[in-house]
Amino acid sequence: MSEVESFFKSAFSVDNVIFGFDGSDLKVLLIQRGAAPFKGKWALPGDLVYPNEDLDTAAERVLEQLTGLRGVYLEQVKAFGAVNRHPLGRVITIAYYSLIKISDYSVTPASFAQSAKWHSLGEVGELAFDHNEILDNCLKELKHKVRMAPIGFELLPPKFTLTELQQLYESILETELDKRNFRKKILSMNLLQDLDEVQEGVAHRPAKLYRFDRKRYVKFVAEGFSFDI
Amino acid sequence: MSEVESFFKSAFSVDNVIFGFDGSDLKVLLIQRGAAPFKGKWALPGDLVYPNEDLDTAAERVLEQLTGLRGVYLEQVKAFGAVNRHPLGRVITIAYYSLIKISDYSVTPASFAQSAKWHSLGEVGELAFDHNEILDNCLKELKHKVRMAPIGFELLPPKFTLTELQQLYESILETELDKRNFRKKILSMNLLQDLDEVQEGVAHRPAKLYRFDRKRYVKFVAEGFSFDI
DNA sequence: CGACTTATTGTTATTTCGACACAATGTAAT
DNA sequence: ATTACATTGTGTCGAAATAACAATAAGTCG
Repeated sequence: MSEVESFFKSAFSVDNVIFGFDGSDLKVLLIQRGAAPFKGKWALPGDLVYPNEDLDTAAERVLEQLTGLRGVYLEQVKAFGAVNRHPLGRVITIAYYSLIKISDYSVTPASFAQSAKWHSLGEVGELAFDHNEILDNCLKELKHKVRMAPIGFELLPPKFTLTELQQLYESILETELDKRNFRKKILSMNLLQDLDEVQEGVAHRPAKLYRFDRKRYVKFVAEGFSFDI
Repeated sequence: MSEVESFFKSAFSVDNVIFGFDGSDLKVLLIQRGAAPFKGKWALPGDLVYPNEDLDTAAERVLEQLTGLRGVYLEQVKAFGAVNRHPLGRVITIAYYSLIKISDYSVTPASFAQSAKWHSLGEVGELAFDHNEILDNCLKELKHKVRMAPIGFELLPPKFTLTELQQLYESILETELDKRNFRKKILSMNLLQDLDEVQEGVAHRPAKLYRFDRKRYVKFVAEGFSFDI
């Protein structure tokens, strides 16, 4: 049995759906595979898990190698383990998704030879392996989670306007929201800190800037408050 | 490298949290381990995944070998992959939970030497491996899911009373519900079929029996209805 | 200064939610 | 037959959340 055959007899990997938001579209970061199988195809960034590495650690490593970012929001979704999902052998993969600020992402990661590119969700074609299925599952999970926990802020810069926040939610949920009702609801949660600053360089009335108050959120949760949009 | 060492170099398993309901308590089916490691300790039923076996299939197999049941509700929760979670080597496990009717469960499964026993959730002590953590995660997922989808019926016999249904929800959610409000809400969904039968053999006014109408539920979902308690 | 663009704000009708108590229907015992 | 007992089954009302809806304010640009 060759080295490769032996390794692939039973292996596990992590795959990471990295979401970003460019102000109007929800995007996902994909890499173009440089080697077989599926050479040339777009795929989710992922890697085999090292023998002495926790699953979560492996997911963080993949993310950091590709984006240079550490400490960002990252969550496991589920495992995919169909027998024939990997053409070279039995590999189950654990899917994660993470939320990053596109502005923090450096375009030229040194450690990956593959080209990486942001794709709008509508423009994602056929991916390698079962990655379309993984992406669908992660997106579904994101849609759900973003309504139950204040994770949307992970996709925005530290200072943002209410309109930007609303556009983010509209992109993720793929629905239109009423402006007045949205603002009422968000502001009534008392999770946003009014920075007494306004946008600059816009050709119209500048909007006020807010910041998500994480400390206050933690305190509210301890008191029984639950986020719900 | 011995056979065992080689196998455990990298393996994956499934573990199954099997929930049941005895009319007043939510229970979980545990086995007592007959071999090292953790010999004698209570544990979740689980097994290594065969090389040519899908994850879901493996979970179904574990469930059937222990209970004799097929085609019951079963759902993956997540993977657990801490490096040292298994003392003999690197084994990640995929956790599932399933819902069965205790009355369908045959007490003496042939294929498992270990003794299996229903445990009330309050009486679960320290389990083998990281199984307490897995159980906690599955229970949390069940609590969440049972409010979003009509899966509670999987734990009840085909014919049940509204009081039984309410007690089930109270057990799972660990909270008391108002009788009138609960009945109003459940009945307004039009998912229960009034069987025009009543309980027999009870020493008081017998309650009407209902059945969950799965076909109607599927139809309603197609029309945009969403279950919510 | 006028045209333009986006930000900001409040009211009302409708629906949902939560609290709450008593009469009806059966069995069991005398 | 009557009574005690246990559990089922039902309606209202106030509070709170939700959804629909449009006009004015604050900037920039030419």
